[in-house]
Amino acid sequence: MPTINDVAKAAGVSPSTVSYVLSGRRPISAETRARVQAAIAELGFHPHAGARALASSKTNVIALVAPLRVDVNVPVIMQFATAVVTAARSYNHDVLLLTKDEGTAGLERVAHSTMVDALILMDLERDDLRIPALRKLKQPSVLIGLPADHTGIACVDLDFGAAARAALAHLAGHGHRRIGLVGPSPAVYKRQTTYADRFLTGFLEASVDLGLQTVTHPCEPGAEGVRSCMADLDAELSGLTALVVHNEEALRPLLDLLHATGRRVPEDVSIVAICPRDVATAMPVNLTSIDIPAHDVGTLAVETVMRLLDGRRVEYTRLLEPRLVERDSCREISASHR
Amino acid sequence: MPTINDVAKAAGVSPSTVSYVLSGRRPISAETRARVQAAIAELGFHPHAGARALASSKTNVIALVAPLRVDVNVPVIMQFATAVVTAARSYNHDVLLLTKDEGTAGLERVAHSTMVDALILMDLERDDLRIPALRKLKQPSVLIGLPADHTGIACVDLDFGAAARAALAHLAGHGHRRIGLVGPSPAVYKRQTTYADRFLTGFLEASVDLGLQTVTHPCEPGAEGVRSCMADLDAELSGLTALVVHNEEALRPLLDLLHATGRRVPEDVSIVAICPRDVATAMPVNLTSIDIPAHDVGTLAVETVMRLLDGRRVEYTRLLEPRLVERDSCREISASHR
DNA sequence: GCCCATCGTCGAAGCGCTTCGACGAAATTT
DNA sequence: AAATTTCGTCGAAGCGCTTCGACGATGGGC
Repeated sequence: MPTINDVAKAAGVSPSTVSYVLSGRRPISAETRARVQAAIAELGFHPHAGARALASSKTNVIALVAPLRVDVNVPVIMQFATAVVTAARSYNHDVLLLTKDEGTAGLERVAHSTMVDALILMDLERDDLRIPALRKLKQPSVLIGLPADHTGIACVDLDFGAAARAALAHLAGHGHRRIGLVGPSPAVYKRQTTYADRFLTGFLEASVDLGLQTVTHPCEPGAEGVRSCMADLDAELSGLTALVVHNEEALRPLLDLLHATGRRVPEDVSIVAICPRDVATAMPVNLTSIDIPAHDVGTLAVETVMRLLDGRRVEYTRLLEPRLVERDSCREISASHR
Repeated sequence: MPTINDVAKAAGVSPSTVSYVLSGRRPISAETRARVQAAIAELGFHPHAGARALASSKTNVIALVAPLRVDVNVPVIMQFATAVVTAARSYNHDVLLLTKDEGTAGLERVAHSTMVDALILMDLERDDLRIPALRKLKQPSVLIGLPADHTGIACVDLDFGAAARAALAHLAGHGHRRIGLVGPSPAVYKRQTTYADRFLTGFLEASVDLGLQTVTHPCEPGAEGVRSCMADLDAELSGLTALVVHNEEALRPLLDLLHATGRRVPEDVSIVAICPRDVATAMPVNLTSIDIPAHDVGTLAVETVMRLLDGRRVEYTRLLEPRLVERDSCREISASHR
């Protein structure tokens, strides 16, 4: 492995000059630069990351703390991770992958030992124990999610409250008045994963504002969970004409169930789903949906990290506006049902 | 951030002594050790990763190159990643996440700049361009998969050939003689992802050995893909009594299709699936399946890396034996069908 | 009782890079 | 024409750690 000294010798300059060619922090004449770059290319020189980190106190690595349990939302999480890695690379950074189950210790380890310049965390809970730990680090962090006390920490997420309101507004605009919410699994609520709460709150507020009759229920995974969720919804409010489904995994069994029980979508029941676009379009009925913009959120998180590292100002809470895409699962309610 | 010098002063010893306490590479008296450890704890000292890497030429980081495209097998990939990260942590290593689409450049970057001690690659293609690049690196690497020319590189994977044989043997043992293979999507074959080939080869060999009549077909994603795949299989070989499904995504639509066309599982058609356990058990019929042991494979990959780093011997090709778990989707063929 | 190995510790060198101050030369200002 | 600034480069210090050789103090073997 050639070092910067080897390059310097080959180019007939001092090591510091090579460094300045690399970093561009001081003016270097065009010919010197050319000679240095030629030497770099010829020797195949790559600066030693550790040495660089030691000398500059910058690692060009960011930590991504992801919930790597094999959980409900695996594909969505993957989309976030992909977006983060891709965006980080576009800023010449790499990504160190941490699991959530190391808890607070993982963060502290990588931060204190200066392995990373910044952290991005996913899957935040309402009173996430990692938040106070984060505040003590010298590295900045960005959250994908919106825990209770996030003052002073940058947060990025879809505006799930607005998403719920948009879903209801869309259905109300089609004349629906009796609407059920198929929520995430009880486990998600129990963990107080913040998006579930925010969605539910927005849903309840909007149903009051719009004068709707609504019922909400979490939904256990699997066909059986869907069956009992639907049973509960129907029991609590008869004559449902529309469903909002905030549970990716439930979509498929739900459509199966509706089909099996002779309720046609959208003729008898309209549906708005909150899920990634590709899930919405992979169903037997193309679902009108509000996308979970994992790519945008992940990219934005990285951009925010970079601003923070540059010492630029950031908006501490960025909630992305939901976009509802109309497909084939909603229909103007027929007069008979009004 | 306290340094090793601060610790040394606080404990009244030299920095090298602190280092030896940390590494255990030289004997240190119990009392000195205790004093040093107390100082470390009190100051909250964490060795600077860059400095350490520079001095020791070890980073305690391994690269994981994962196909982060949002692909068919997302949950499986996630399981691999989880296993790798967890196992790496148990050896006190961290994981740097690279995407496959950086191609060969990503590997070279992290290797040449000494960011990682070793690499683990997933989703290998038959003539993967990264293999020759890997050979030039000073860091060892372990592949999850089995490309064509892997001499001198450690490979770990499920023995897909044996899995195919096991599936057919199981069905043959139940009296089935006319069996179809629902394969991965054509895209997977086109990429020459090695497990698809190995499975297919094993399947064809076993069907000869067992004297079976078989047909095979790739299967496009979605209900439509499944429909046309089944149509092709039925057209090419009438009287199919069993299916081997090596396509996780197809399982659900396939069961729907069979149900819709009045072919009962397992009464009319038996099924063996190759998929993660939780997928097999999440279907309307609990499927007899051969597990994709992502956890074991990931863990083994990390163990192999560690052996390599220690300079210990490794087996260069480790193909895990498939385990077929009987559930409810296979049945002894009825006399009328024989 | 002497020699040699082992134990426990220290000091110093060095890993490969960045960055600061310095300095001659060239360009600009006065 | 002198004074000042800017440009382009160099040398050296230092980032925080590991590791090697050295060295006094013990302890065993004979």
